[in-house]
Amino acid sequence: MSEIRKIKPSLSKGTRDFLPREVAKRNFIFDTIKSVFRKYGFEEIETPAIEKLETLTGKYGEEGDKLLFKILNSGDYLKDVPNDKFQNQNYKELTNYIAEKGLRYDLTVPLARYVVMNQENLPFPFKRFHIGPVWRADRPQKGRYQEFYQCDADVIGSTSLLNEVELTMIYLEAFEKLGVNVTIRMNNRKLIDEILNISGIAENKTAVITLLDKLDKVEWKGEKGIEQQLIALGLTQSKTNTLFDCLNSNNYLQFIEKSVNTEVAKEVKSVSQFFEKESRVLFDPTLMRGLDYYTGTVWEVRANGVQMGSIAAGGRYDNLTEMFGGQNMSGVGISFGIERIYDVMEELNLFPTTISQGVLLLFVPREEAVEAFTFQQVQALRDAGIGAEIFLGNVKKQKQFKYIEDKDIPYMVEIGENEVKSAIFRLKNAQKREIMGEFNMEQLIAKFSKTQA
RNA sequence: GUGGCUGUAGCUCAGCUGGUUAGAGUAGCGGUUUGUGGUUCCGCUGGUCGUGGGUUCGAACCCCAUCAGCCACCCCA
Repeated sequence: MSEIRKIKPSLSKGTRDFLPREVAKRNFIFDTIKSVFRKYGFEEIETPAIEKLETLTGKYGEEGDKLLFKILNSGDYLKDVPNDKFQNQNYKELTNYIAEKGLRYDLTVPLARYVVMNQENLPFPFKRFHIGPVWRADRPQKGRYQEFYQCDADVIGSTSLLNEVELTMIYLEAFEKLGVNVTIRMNNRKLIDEILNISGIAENKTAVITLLDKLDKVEWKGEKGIEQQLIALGLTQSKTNTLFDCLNSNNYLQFIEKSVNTEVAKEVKSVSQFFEKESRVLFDPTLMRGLDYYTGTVWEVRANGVQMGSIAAGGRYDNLTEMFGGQNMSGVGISFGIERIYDVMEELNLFPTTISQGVLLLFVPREEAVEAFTFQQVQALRDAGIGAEIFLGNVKKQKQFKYIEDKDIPYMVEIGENEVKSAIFRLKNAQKREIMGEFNMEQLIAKFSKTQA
């Protein structure tokens, strides 16, 4: 260290520190979702945060490329740049010379790379889940960060639509376990294409879909506003009428069977039949997610009772592994929006009151003379597999109780001279502020062995 | 990337049309008191008013830039 300057500590834009309490809550969400993934046969993988830029660029469209974090080459990163590249001042071209690595933008493109590279060693269909941070140079907003976690489960190499059913079940089960009341909307990209065909719309398809995607946005003034935009785009009134008739048909599924190409109808029906009596799963023709990416089923999950966008989403994509020269394998996957799920659970007060962090008891020595004895008691509990801690801080009662509350420790035992003599301990429920009774060590171990298990 | 709002103690906020030494609550630290105790009271610490420039005799306050947060758009695998 050549020079030590005092710098005001601050974080890079769109990143956060997490307090122990927050990490515990986040882990509660992760662990809950993981347990469901595992139950359905998904295995966890990891990939590097850093990928070669060539792996990442061009996969996310032009917008996505702009949001990629690029890593400057090490050493003299200017030495191989031809002079004319400076003069042109074309930043995209210059990037090729000064950066060859980047931070991953999502977990799906790395998955495609992973599958192509490791296919000889993977079981197929490959069912994996992956939880980890990804980075986007987006402008931050509430619930939108530059570093955030994704939590994905995907099936690669199976076209069976039972995968769709399974993944929907995972959504239902995971959100049920988390206590979040959700509505899952599903649609199929092929259906959108069919509806456009029926309406006689052959041109500007993406533009039309993009507009339809904004149906629920206030700024676009709903159906009326969108209709005007569509006509401005060159559509005839009769075409837009047919289009909205399709989208608004009372019995959507019945409509599919009657009007749409039987192949597509069969496909949708084969999934929807499993959820006929499930009110949390809706088929919604206006769901238009992942325009130039998804090729079949799409999901979008919203939490009921809160003002918040989608908290989870997914879909089927047919062409991803092709980009890495692998044989084409269909993939289908779902993703949980952890940051938003956290916010929803916080807002609705859905986290368990005490999220166990392992320690059940806090032993507080009343004076230095009894610390060694206290430590022995704590150690005896630990030897029995029970999480316990000795408090070695400020002797003020206030500080002790603050500590126990901050760390959500459920029980406390205070050790004084009396306890050293008698080896009988008064157990106190720290939350309820009640004395639970007196126990010797053997009884304490018996009591908490059960609780812990 | 475009447009807008905001930034004062760790946190929540006062601070008058520009006026001298920037306040409170809470948290932190120390003490006091209280029946094995989470109470009471007292004191102390803590601020380059986001940062840098400008206008002015004088700036937390006005102007410009910049950083960060938030909101809308774009986008969101």
